[in-house]
Amino acid sequence: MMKKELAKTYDPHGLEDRIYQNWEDKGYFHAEVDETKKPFTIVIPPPNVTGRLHMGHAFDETMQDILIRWKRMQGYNALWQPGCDHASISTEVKIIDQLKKDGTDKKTLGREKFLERAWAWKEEYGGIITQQLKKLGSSCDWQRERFTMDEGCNRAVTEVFVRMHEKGYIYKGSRIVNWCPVCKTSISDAEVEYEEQQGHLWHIKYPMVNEDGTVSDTEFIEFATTRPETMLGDTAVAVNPKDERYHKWHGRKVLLPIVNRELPIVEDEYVDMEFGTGVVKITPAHDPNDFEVGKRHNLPEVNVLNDDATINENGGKYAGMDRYECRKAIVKELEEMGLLVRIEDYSHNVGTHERCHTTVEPMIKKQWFVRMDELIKPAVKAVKEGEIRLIPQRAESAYFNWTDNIRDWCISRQLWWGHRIPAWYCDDCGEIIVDRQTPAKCPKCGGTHLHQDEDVLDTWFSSALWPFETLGWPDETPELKYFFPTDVLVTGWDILFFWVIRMIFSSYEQMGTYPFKTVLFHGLIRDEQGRKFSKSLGNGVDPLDIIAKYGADALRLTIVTGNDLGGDMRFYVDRVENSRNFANKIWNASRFILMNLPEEEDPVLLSPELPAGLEPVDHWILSRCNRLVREETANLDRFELGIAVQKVYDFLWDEFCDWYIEMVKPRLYNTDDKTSQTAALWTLRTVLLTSLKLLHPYMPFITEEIYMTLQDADESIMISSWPEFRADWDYPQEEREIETIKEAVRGVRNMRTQMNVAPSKKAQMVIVSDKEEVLEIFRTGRLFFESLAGASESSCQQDKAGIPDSAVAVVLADATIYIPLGDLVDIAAEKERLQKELKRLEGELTRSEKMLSNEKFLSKAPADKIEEEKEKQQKYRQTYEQVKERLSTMS
RNA sequence: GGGAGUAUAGCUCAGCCGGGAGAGCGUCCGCCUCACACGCGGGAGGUCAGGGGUUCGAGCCCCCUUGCGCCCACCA
Repeated sequence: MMKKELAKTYDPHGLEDRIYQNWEDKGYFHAEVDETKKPFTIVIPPPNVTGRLHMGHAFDETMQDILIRWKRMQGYNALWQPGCDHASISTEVKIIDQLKKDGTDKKTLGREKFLERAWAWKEEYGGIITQQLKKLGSSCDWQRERFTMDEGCNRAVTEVFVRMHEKGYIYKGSRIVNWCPVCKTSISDAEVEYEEQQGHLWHIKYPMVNEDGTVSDTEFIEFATTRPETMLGDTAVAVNPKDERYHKWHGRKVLLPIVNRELPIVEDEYVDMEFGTGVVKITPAHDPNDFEVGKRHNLPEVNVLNDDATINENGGKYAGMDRYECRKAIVKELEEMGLLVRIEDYSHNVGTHERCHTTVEPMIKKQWFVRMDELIKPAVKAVKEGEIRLIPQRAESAYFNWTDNIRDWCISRQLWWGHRIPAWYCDDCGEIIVDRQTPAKCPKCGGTHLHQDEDVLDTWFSSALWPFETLGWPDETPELKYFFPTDVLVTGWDILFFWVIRMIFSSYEQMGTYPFKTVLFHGLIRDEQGRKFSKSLGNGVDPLDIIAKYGADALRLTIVTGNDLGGDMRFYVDRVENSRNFANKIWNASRFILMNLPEEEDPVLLSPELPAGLEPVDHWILSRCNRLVREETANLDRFELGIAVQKVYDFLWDEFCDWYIEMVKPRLYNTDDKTSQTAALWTLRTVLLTSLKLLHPYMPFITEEIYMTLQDADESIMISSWPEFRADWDYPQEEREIETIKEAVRGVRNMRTQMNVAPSKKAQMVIVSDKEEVLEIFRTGRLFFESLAGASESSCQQDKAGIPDSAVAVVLADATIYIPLGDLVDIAAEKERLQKELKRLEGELTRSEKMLSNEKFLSKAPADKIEEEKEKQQKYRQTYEQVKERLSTMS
């Protein structure tokens, strides 16, 4: 093998792009249907086509890439299906902004020109986010990249719409919807965000109408409202049928002031008798509850608002006025009429549009809806019966809360950018035709004057089809058959209702099966103070800046480390620096190994077989590494990415670098024993390669670079095989032995610091133990023990013969290391040190004795626990006795 | 109003099945030891929010209280 060199510090610049390009060129990301392999599929939550990568994406994509790389290495035919979303409303809003800057608007431009503009915009900004995803290292199959408005997806959307319409799941109806007066479109319930707002509660009274039709000036019905301007659309007042206070007025009417409309008093259970006066004014056209009440009592619906939330012609003299100005004016007029009782400060939740935060206006509109009652049933069943697993499991309560209270989904939007609804209206007879193609004539009357519905579909209507439309549906492609259903969906909590649930029922309805087996939710990335990243706070961190400065590996490691399932994560640069330092650490460990490889190629080093000359310390690290393989895989199986990577991190830094490398140095430098040297090198190389593989899903670039350099072969780590637990690498005995030496080294180091011995000062050490096997461990590990403990030389003996009183003693359970440090030893300090140790051991012994003399513990605790405790106690006792003895000999 | 969380070192967070409190950063001490100062070695620092209970034994299980955000909800 060729001896190569690495730079002194790891520099990700340039290297990452080069490696990524190579992966792409080799086609490693591409997955073809292959019946001999098992598929593993993830579909990307499609980012907005004109969007830019933010931390949320980085979190999301990193988790997916880890899973996909891991499964690919495990031998699965791994497909990570990429693509983008047209993001109907948010893209349209951006284009409208741009038009505004150009001094024009949607209306002036017209639909056709507007769409041209939108597509141009998409072309201009469309590639950016995918380029950015590549910077992160995402191993998506770019050859299969899709777009929610590409030809295939358009067909899928039309097909689903037509089928669901045929089945009666999609209908057009006049119902109360959430209306955004700024975006001038209807929105779904999921798009309404409730915000706490300070407002007022206006207590108002309407006069009763007397039996003879005159208006009473003594009898009034009083109630409270947060929205006085809606009184223009009042068509009743309601009381609870059980409310005896109002029985006397049964059958009477009240007069709606200003408008002078006579309103019936209706009785409805919906009214809460406890609240206020127990009377509610009913405005069926502008309140969802009132709408229901209106339906139950056949009340007229009087719409008083225009689409921009100004008052319409039904508002009489208020027509044309803004809704809030009208509110003021009406309150003023009521006050002048003496009908305003009082004004109370009131804080309440107001529905706003999650895009623009405008207060939404409930309005009755003719819209397209998806009937949810039947569709939602299989989606509920899937999660209840565990066919779809939500991780973490607590997501289920949110899931069921939504499904239990689901209402029909309003899918039409008064926008232009999106999938236009495949419905046509016959101008001659009014027939509605829903079809896959533009109909030539009306099937009912034969008329040819048809016009298509102006509206487009909710963005989420097409995203709901994403897992199968991207694989070719509605065509029965081999890909669809092979890769669907997908395996894991990784996404944030925020789109559980928007997207996850809708994919589940859409897939079940169209495909007869669920779209994925597991949904892995993650939290939000927050700033160092725990705040959300937001434009208005200006606290956003651009993942690309982080990548430019520290490399994608460091960013990825930071994002995934120390994050519990589904939890939020705080992001700060110190953590990235730590990740970068870790990258540099393994870089240098690899550099060290490379430096020590022989000039000439040695087949023993490259062989997978265990070489001759392995020592217990080699067995120890192999065994530790082997254990890591098992734990790592087990944690990935549970999707505990944070825990899994932490284990590799700890292993590599602590056990491999800080212990093993230091332990084998003397053997590497001793050219006399070639066999031992080669065995050490073999172990170094093998363990490093194995752990690099375990690390690769998290830090793909650096692991690839080192792997390639170390292998001197053209085989990428990303297509290498995932390590498996091997029985022949299991050495529990050696693990214990090396632990003994580590304990000894730690003890000596500790003592040296406490005694203030200069690090460079070497000392003679005598290991005393009455156990021959213990001495043997130290004899075998003599070289590295001496090196790590700072011994000039060491010797082993069974008794204390020849050891001076002035020696310092490091007392272990079954051995004592004596260090005659000559005049450096301060006897008083040594005594004090040992007495402290004695006190600690006394404490441990008391605890242990208490436990072991407890009859209930002995009868109830599991046998291995008791055994373990007994061993511990014995160890404490031994150490205790020896420390005591040592103290007594120090006159 | 309902639901599900969370509270552990100065900071950010781990802690699987109940059995001797952990990491990173920060801090203190000593080291530029021929892979790495983006480093090495050693240390200090915690009533595991508070109270009660179950248990031989509780950071972990049960109940109550308090703090903090989160999701859902039509109380006019």
